[in-house]
Amino acid sequence: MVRREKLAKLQAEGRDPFAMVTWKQTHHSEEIKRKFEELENKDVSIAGRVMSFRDIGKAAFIDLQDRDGRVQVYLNAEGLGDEAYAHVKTWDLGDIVGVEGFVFKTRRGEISVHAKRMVLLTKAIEPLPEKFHGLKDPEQRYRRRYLDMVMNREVMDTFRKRTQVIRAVREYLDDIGYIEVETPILSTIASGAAARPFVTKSNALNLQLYLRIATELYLKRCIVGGMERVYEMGKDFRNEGIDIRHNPEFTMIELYQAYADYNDMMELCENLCAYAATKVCGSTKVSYQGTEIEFAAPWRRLTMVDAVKTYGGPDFSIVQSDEEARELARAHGLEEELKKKLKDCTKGDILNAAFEKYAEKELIQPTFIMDYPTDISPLTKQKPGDPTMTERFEAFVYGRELGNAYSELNDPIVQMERFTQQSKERELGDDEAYMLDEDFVSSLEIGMPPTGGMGIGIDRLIMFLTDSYSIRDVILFPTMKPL
RNA sequence: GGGCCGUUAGCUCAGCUGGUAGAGCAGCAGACUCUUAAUCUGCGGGUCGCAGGUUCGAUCCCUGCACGGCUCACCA
Repeated sequence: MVRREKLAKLQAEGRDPFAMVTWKQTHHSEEIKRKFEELENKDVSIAGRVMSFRDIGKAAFIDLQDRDGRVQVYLNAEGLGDEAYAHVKTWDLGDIVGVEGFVFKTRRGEISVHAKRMVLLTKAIEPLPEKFHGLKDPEQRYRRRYLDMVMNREVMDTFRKRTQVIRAVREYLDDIGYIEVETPILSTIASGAAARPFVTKSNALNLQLYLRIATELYLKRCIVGGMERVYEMGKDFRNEGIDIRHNPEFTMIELYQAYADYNDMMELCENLCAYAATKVCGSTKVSYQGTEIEFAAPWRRLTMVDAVKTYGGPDFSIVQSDEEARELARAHGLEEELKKKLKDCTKGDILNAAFEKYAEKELIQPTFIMDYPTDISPLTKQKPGDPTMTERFEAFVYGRELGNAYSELNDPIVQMERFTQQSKERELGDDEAYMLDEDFVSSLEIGMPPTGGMGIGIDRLIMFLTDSYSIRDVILFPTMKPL
């Protein structure tokens, strides 16, 4: 282990790099290049990681990488002194160093810093991956994200954009009077969505607790309390499969607005996404996996029934009964799409299955699919005049669900009936049926104004705005099995 | 959970019909005062993911396991 020996030698000589505490960073790499005219021949003090070292004898060039990028450092014995120059030559790729010197342009025209003083700030005792091909192994990139960030700079860009997206969303909502809150992650009831929860235990209370799968029921309590416009952006946890667009812990925003309905939520959704796209990408047009996506409002609006018909499925508008719907399911080979046995399925279940089979994949440009069956929407207000359907929409982009919203059910009696129905589903073996939250129903008894609510998968929005193929590419440390 | 694929030096990858391994970069020693995947000379570096099996002999063929990728299922 050569590097450990070098470290020991440095320590023996009283120049332990791990004893360094601060370094004055007056400039960053890209700034020096951007402001060359004003900085030429001026002194700067920079710091970063040595990414390459081109030693040509009595002079050498270093590529120094900092937060923003890289800048070349030129060093020779005249600039540093013979002893210091010889010392710097013992440093390794990956070491973190501080450089003081003046800005100049090499004969080849590269803006560089001519070193007058160099200090080893931290020793890298393990070598970096190969300088040209970098770190490619996806497993190593996810497990050792720090190495991925050092070697693959586009990763850094993605995560900086992630922050910008989150900031843009907050900015937009704060500006129109929303209040950001924090609600419990640990709870005795995991409800508000159809998903299996993670289970944990409180020692103090000797109690089984769940990690939240949604923030919905707490945020609606805030509406009951009179906040009028409220949101929470944070992690939800769902104990489900892991794939290209699902991670067990993921970032969701849920927002609720009193005196609004799902039409208002559609406008908010399209405006919010367009705002974030403009802020982060400079345009409402975004290229995703080679396809141009236009986020500008208004987005296409289509009912679920019309979507199924449009994309080659059966016409559910003329279906009167569950039995008729089951006939259609048999005729169109939808049995495989259904989660339950066909005889237990309602018209709503079958419509949803037909939508997933025929329409979902086709919804590339941002589209609101409106009016979901009541059976699969237990927290949603029914459509006036049609109790089998609700005022709910989901937003689809590139065939993927981006958000879900509805006119919130605020009738406590009906809400209780819906929970009772969910409990029956649970008894039938559906362990993703909604858990009953009695205190939430109690809050509705106090009175929740008519309210529109929406949830948007923040990771997925970030995927679209950073052209990331997998959700793991927008989560710094995705869930992995231990080795 | 099913299917397909992958796992060889620190990294990126070769390795034929089975005969216990190679390259580039990185590292080490040296040369070089404008290089930028610097160049040139020389040198060192491996539990071939793990465990079994077949075979005179396994990185290679077979089985199981682990981890990962893609995909299907599942997933507001």
